[in-house]
Amino acid sequence: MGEGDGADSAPKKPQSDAVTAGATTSSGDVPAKKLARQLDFTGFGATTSGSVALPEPPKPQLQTVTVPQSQPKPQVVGVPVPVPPQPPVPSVRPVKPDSPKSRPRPNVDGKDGTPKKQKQCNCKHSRCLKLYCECFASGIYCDGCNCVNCCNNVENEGARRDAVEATLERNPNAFRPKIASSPHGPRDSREEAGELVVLAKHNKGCHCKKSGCLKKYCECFQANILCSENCKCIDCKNFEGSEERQALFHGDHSNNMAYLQQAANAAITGAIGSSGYISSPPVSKKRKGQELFFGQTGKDPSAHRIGQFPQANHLRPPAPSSSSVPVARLGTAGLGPSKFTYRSLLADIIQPQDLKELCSVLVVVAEEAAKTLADRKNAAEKQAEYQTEASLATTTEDRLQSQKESDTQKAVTDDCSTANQADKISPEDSNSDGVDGPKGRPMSPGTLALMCDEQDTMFMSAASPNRLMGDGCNTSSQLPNGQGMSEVYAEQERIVLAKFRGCLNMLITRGELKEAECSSLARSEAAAQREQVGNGTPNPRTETGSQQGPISNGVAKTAVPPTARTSQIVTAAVLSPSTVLPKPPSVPENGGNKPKA
DNA sequence: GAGTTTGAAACT
DNA sequence: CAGTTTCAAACTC
Repeated sequence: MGEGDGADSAPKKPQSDAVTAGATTSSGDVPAKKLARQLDFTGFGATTSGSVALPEPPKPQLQTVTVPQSQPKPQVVGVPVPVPPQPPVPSVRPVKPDSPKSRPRPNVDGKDGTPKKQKQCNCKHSRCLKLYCECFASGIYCDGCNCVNCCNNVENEGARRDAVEATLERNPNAFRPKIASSPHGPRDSREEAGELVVLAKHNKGCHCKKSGCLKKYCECFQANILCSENCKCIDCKNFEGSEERQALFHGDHSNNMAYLQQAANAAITGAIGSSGYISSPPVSKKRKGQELFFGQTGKDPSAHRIGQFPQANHLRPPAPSSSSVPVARLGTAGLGPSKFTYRSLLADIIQPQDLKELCSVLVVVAEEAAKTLADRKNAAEKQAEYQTEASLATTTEDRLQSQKESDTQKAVTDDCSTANQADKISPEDSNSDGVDGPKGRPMSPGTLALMCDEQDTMFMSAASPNRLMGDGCNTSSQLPNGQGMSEVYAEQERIVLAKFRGCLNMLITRGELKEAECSSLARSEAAAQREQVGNGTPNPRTETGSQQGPISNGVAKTAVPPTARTSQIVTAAVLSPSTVLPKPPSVPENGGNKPKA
């Protein structure tokens, strides 16, 4: 590798020139795609081809600095728009946010924690016009870098443009984020340090051979994501359940880079558990990939760490993501690298039936509120009218009644939109058919919406296509004059929301508790594990499930209770927000979602 | 800080 | 498309 390079001189560097030159050449006919191609990284993973994304020249105003979320990790949808010598954008880089490459060092640089400026490349031969250059790859101009002969700047816009085109020609997605993020993507550096980021996936996948995908050489690892079926790495250890990986992340050492690195090295060389690593010394060195074919399962202790197969092999387990993956790690085959999902701490706490129950409770509350208020109001009106004309009083009442009814319908209509918030509980759309509430009873839109949800939940399975457009939200009904009830609705909503809030608070509390439990458990387990390793104790992992870490998806398996309890919680919460949390039962649990071996 | 290793990008 | 070379970052000493 580094040999002939002579990294120094510029003997051969046809390429750099090629870039420009080539570009020129190609540009000869570039008419079509002028440089004006816009980068539309927006779609993030989704849109892959379509418009070619091309780092547009520095249009100052153009930079799409994405969402200044406070999160350190730019979730961007960046745009390789060459941002002119840009002042380091605080936390969000305009581009290729996820490019593993660009990410890590840039700003945060854990080293001293000092927020660092963007990032500075050190290119010498590429003139910063190739993807080798992080700046270029990120779509930004070099600014304050240590590069030599840099052309990635305003002064050389022309060359740069050509280079961009050339690059795009080779790979239209060159400037797109490499990591397909997900809603659960990385969120903050802390999580990054730990492990959590799991859902994201490298679009192209890595091709690591020696790093075990546990070093920053690996784009996946660098991006803090697990290797996926897109990867073609060999001897991958960056998958869920990987002890090596866990060793890297867990433990109080999470913050200690040195420790992490050490752990990584150990893992790579086989020092850390894992199958038969021990047997074959540094097997590595030689292993040219082929050696590791899994022959496996076998018992051949001498078999070289088969632990991991080339990704290609673990091409995913048919098994759905993670969940019950029993981790017999040997079979990564069955496990697949990654593909597991992050589970919310509340995952086990909230059950479908709980939602149902919650909805029911809220509906009841709403009904009662409505009834009370309505009665009150009616009474008042009646009284007023009574004095004037007794006979009319009755009519009024009827009228009111019918009014309510019509309002009810209307409610369903206009509220669905607003009431969507209520959906939060159940992501599904609200309503199912026939939802309209009990006739004759005044119900606020919110209530109706709740009921819709309830039904949804209850009859989810029976869902019919109609549902989506179903009457529920549909604008089919009209509202004559809903005036009368508006106050009632308001009051009703207020009450319901208050109750609901109480419930949410309860859940939050629960979540926090669980989190605490999980983390402490994870910590202790990690410590124990470490200790074991340190003692030279036989590898825990040697076999099958035993190794199952206490953690799965970041959720430790504890004696948490989930299930059933929730109902009580929910109900209690709704009924009396101030209620104390029921004590978590010590139910067996499936919390970690990983079966215990 | 120099030298080595690594894997992506570029090239053939 | 596979193999090789080039490159710059990551890593080690």
